[in-house]
Amino acid sequence: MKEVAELAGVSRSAVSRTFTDGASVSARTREKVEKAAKALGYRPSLIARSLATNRTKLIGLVANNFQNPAFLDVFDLFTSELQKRGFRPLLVNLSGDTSPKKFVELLKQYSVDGVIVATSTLPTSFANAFQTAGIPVIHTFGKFQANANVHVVGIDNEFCGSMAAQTFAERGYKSVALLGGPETATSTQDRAAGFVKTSEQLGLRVVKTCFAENYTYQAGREAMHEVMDGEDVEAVFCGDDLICMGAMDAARAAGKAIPEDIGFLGFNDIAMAGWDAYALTTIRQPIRDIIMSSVELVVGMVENPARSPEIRLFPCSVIDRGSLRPITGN
Amino acid sequence: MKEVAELAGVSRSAVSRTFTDGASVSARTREKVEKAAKALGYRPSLIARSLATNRTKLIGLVANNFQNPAFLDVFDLFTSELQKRGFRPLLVNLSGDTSPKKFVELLKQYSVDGVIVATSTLPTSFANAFQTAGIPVIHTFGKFQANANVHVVGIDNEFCGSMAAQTFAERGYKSVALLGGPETATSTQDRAAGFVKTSEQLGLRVVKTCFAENYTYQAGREAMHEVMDGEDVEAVFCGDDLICMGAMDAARAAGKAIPEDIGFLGFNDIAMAGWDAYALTTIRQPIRDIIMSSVELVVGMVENPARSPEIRLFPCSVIDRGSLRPITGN
DNA sequence: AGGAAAATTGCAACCGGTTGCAAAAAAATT
DNA sequence: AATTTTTTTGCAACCGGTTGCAATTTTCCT
Repeated sequence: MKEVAELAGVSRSAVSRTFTDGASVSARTREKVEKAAKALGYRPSLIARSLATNRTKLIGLVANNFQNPAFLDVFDLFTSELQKRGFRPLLVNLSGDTSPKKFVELLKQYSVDGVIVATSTLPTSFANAFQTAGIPVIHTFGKFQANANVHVVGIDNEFCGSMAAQTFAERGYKSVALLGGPETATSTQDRAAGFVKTSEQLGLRVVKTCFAENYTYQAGREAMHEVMDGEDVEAVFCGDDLICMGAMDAARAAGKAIPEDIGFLGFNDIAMAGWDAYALTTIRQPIRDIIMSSVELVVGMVENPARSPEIRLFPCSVIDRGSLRPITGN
Repeated sequence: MKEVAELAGVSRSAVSRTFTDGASVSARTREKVEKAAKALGYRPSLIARSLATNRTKLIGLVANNFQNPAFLDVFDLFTSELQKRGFRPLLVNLSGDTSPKKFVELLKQYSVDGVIVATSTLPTSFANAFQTAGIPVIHTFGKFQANANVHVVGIDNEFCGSMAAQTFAERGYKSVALLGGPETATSTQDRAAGFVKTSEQLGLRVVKTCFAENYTYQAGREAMHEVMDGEDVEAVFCGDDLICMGAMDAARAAGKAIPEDIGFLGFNDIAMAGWDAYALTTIRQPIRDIIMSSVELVVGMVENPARSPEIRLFPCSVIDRGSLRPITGN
């Protein structure tokens, strides 16, 4: 930097200012500095800038579900959106270890400007910990609460559960089952609640309620055995497409035809749901919107940390493929 | 830091030294400092440290294939392995824009300690650009060359192509086709070369050679129409599982049974290859080994940048499921 | 042209650590 | 006990930028 300043015949401040937007520099000075900078191949060091400004342009993404294809979209969008805005993503892989303390410390040491906690399988206290530590945080896919003290971007899981019941009712199903994701996830609980409640209202019998151990094909497959073990069910609402596909294969392996003998309704609408071999009817969660909104929000918070906690919910919709029978005329 | 020093009754150097391992501090001083630090909730700022040491403990991961499930493993392992070693991952999403200049600048500004370029769809010059810029770089999934001047970790694509031909020959296939990934990818070219060469040697006829536009189900599906358009083929070697699954569904839609009417051999062994609906026989690329090795190598380079370029290749193996007919006695 | 207002510039302090060097203290040796 | 060797410690400079403030220059008015 000093060299650039000398070559351009100006002070270091001038150099700094040409590379800081919004700073006051005359056109002539800027030109001189830019020429000198180019000649010397100079770029300001973001590290040094961070130290001085106390801003790093780094946003942490905390996730614990690295094996679900749904997260491909998350990673893709998160990185490209941040990039577009001049920020950078710092990934934190939470698999296994979920004590907030350690990670709060970590992200604090790296002085990230903000954090997106993208998970529905962790207690809300996890995201809150960042808040308490003074780090702007968005809880994406999180549980929203009226007395929120943290930004939440996601969907109304309870309503989605209702939607599933509604979908079943429209197609004339009478006895149905729930095959949720991990039971401890708030999203699972909320969806289950909505599903059961609305099923009752619509006169559906929820014959069975099971939960897969995690969001995997294998877990879905195994849990499906439990569903099939007992009274017959006409349709199953799954907590995740991956789980659903495992369940479908378990059903097929048991000789059942889809949707003739048993129907399936998934959740998320991952790419594979559209594949011929599954043609899964599923509730689509607008992941793109959710991530874009989260990024926008976290960047907004960096600029104005005092912004009061906001809840942003996006609508889900049923994507009709072939794993449920068609809507009955009634 | 100053406060901690005062509270502990020592100099700032002493504080710095207690938090730098390998530094010379007496047990008494360390204790005093640690007590004071705890009382004040102090942690050294990594930013400031980076500025002083010129080391950031940040490793860049440059990728351009965020939609392939194979990359879930990459992200998972990359982040968790780095984490384990006290480094942090900085993701760079290359989708679309592939001019090296910009990204070299970017990573230089962030002063990453090293970069892993994980892609086979970019020219080797891309990875080299980092090298020239003085940034330690590993080209993962890259093309290896005898006169390498950059570290490469991956597989022997040409040999894998041969392996595919071998696999077809063992099962008595006579006329086969190649349905590769994007034609410009070095991995595609190498696999094609190996496949064609060994096919000839073994007396197989390569009836058709096509390339999918990108690594997606849809592209595979479309490209398969081209393969089926013309002389009959008994088996298809696909450049990627995703492409292969699309191709399989196109074949099924055309009324062909797998493996009775047509056989498929995939590449990568992604999770979905094991799903009942596809039961794909595929060549497994040991992604875990490749990533772990890349991480180890890049961290090694940070410690000793002069390390001379190394090529690390891992063996692939055929995972036999149900999309090819069984090995003939012969 | 002269003066006021606005824009630009440089100075110097600061962000929060690290580290070479020399002095001081502790340990080892004779 | 005196001397030498080793270990610990603090000083002060440095990493590479930013920024409040006052001085200077430019622009605008009358």
